[in-house]
Amino acid sequence: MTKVDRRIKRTQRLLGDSLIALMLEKGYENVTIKDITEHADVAYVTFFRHYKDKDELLTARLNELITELAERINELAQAEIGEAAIQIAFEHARDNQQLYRVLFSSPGTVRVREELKTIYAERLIQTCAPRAPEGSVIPFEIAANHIAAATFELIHWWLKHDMPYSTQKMGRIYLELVERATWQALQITETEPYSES
Amino acid sequence: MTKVDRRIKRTQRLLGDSLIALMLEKGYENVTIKDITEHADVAYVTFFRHYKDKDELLTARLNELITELAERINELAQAEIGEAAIQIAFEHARDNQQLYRVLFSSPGTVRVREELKTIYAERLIQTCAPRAPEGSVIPFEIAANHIAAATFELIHWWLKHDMPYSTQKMGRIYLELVERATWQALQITETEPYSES
DNA sequence: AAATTATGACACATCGTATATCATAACTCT
DNA sequence: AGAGTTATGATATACGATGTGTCATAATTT
Repeated sequence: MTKVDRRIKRTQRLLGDSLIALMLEKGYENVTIKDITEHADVAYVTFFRHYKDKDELLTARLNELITELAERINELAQAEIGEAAIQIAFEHARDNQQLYRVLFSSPGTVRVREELKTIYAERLIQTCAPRAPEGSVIPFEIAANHIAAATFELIHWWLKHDMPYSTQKMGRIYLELVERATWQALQITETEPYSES
Repeated sequence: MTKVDRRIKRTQRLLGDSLIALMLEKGYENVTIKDITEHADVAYVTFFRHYKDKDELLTARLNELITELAERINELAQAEIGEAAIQIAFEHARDNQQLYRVLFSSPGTVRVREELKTIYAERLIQTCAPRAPEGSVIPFEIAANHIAAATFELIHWWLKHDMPYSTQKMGRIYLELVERATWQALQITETEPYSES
């Protein structure tokens, strides 16, 4: 294990912090490398000595946050899925509002979001699939993906509309619209008759 | 109703077709305006006489695609084939597979996707909101957004996994997981007791 | 046939990305 | 503490993409 040069750590930290700060300020796409290096008070050329492009810096800088979020998701999936857990998620989104906003709205972060969604869905499959009913019309993989996507979407909608409802209310909505609705849909088997409401 | 100049229609068609062709070839982000105009055999400046940027062209072209989809649904509905509208959507996705894939996976198309989702949600609000029950726990705006997002997500999942189920099966899944599930969740009112499954 | 207008060709400005070189300062290692 | 190593800053430069302006010409409309 080779020791990392102090200057390298310093530069990379400055660049990473600057990207985050500028993203919150003007959005990922609108941040230029020149912006980053100026904000970090580092020579323009230095950027390319560390990263190939903006995406590489974002990924590197976001890795720790992804881990934190993954842990949070892990908690949520492992916990007996209930009101408390999902409310914590909304609270977390509210507390890290700006960052969540950027992550949801910046095109450049799509890959990261997809990754998170997949991780969430896979955890759901591992923890909940055994309890799912046999012979459902809906493959559990689809249901898990649906839940993961719908959850993110709900948080996204909430932030996009400036949090018009309380975290309690959103937790309730999540329970009914996403969790309970999906679970009930899973109960439907091939042989079960389909009747209109 | 003013008549549209033939040259305008010709140019816009050429530009739109070129963008689609190049997207499928190298991905949306990697297509330059110069690429488009060269492929269309049109002067570079002409692009800006019609569109502000790439996004605007893509949106315009996708609107045509949606119109086409809507027409197909109308035709088949009139022909009384008894095929659910959603199934036609899955068939449309299958037939225009490459385009849908690019649309779903290219980071650059996020804004356009968001726009499409909003349009879909708003349409749902206009057409279905009057029939929604009073005093639901779930605001109809959220339900509409949920349906729109979940529908896109379902198609996305299906294409991403190389269409492992038939369009009939996917239509059924959509009906249960998205439409029926959401509608039933909307029935829940504040006063209604909440019981665990 | 005349008026209108979309287009092509060319020039040009601006901006962001990316690389090369070299002196200097900061750091590591012994 | 000193010698060797290496990251950085400054500068120059090339390149590609976006975007605007002008004017003659060709296509279209009325």
